[in-house]
Amino acid sequence: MVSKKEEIVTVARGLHARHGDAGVSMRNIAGKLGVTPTALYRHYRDKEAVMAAVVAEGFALLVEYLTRSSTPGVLDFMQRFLDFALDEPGLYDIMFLRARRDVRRYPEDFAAHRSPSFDALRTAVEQEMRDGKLRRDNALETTLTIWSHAHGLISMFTLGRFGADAEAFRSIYRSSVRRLYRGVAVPKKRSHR
Amino acid sequence: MVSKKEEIVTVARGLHARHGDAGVSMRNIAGKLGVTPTALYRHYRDKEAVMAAVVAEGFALLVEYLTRSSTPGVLDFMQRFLDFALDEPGLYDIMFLRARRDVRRYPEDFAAHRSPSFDALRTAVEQEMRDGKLRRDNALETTLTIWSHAHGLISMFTLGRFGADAEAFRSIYRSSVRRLYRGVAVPKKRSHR
DNA sequence: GTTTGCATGTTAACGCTGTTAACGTTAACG
DNA sequence: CGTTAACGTTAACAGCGTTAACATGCAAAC
Repeated sequence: MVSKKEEIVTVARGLHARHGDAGVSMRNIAGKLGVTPTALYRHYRDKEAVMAAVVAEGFALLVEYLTRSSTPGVLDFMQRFLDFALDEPGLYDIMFLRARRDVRRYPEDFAAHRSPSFDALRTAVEQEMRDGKLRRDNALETTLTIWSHAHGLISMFTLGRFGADAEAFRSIYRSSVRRLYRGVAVPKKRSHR
Repeated sequence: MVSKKEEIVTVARGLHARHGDAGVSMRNIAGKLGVTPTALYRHYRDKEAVMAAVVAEGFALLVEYLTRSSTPGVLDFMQRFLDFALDEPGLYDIMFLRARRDVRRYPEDFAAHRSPSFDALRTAVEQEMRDGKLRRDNALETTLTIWSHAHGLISMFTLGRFGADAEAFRSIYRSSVRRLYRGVAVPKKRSHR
């Protein structure tokens, strides 16, 4: 037996999954639940509170995606992150493309490990720095750079800037990540060592 | 003497500049013009058409920003792009953070030089590849990588993920761009040459 | 066993949104 | 002088989030 609150976010998630867009209203949710819109306000303060609950579920799912890898390398995480975005465009939209009142802020919240998803990537980054795969650098900032690049591409895709061909986009994404790895500049001669 | 159509987009831009957000309605625009909302429909098919006109003005302004540099290097363009985003968060929002019906699509439209702003950056990229500053690589894709990274960061900022301190963000942005330049991976030994 | 109280719902309404249909006014032109 | 186009109006509809006031049923308390 699930609580009413959970039922509401489940329905809200479902509606979002469909027409990804903002086309999910209190009246929609209530309708699907066979209830009048105002009943929802017994359980959530306002619409944004419902969305916050959906976002929380979204992040839980994202973490599940990210930790699904047996080999949790950074490149693997990038792949899983893309999988999540393509599987759940509606969720991605409200999680990363809309202003909310409870967003985690860089750097405080991320430095303090208040974002499990960011932390998963960051841990992998730190590991690969130790392993000599990634340059030794500020791990927090490096994670941000990697995440931003991925988010930039993905958000452009979900806004329709790459057409609808997800496979084509996957390939663009992969090669762009590789480019970030290697850098766009011509490497300077290494002085010594 | 400006046309009614121009007056409308000017007012719409102004409203957007204020509370950046979606808080610009047909009724707002009409009110500022001293006219009833329905009058706007003489000049534009619907709200999205008004927005499209605002977006067009936005891109013109962006190109102006980008070409304001005396030394149109890639790093310079990144700087100007950030300036534009910080000066015009409302414009940035509707230009890059919302789905529209007339978006340029990658790669077709960009390969065909239908985006003056993208092209400005791309030209700089090509130049720096010739100058031996950037790696010789696919210029279109490289430009996309660079743009995506910048857009990812900026969109996070405009959605409040970095607090409100623009100066702090500027510094994060700059160092992240540098990281993209140099690459995050440990460079492989160059085989010869 | 009645009563109290809480959880949960409803109806009616307010003010906001984009948008339409139908109707009016004004100026220009042949 | 009559026609036409440009421009604007009023009234209305359907949708939105949200509030206030009112109902109901069930569980615990006296």
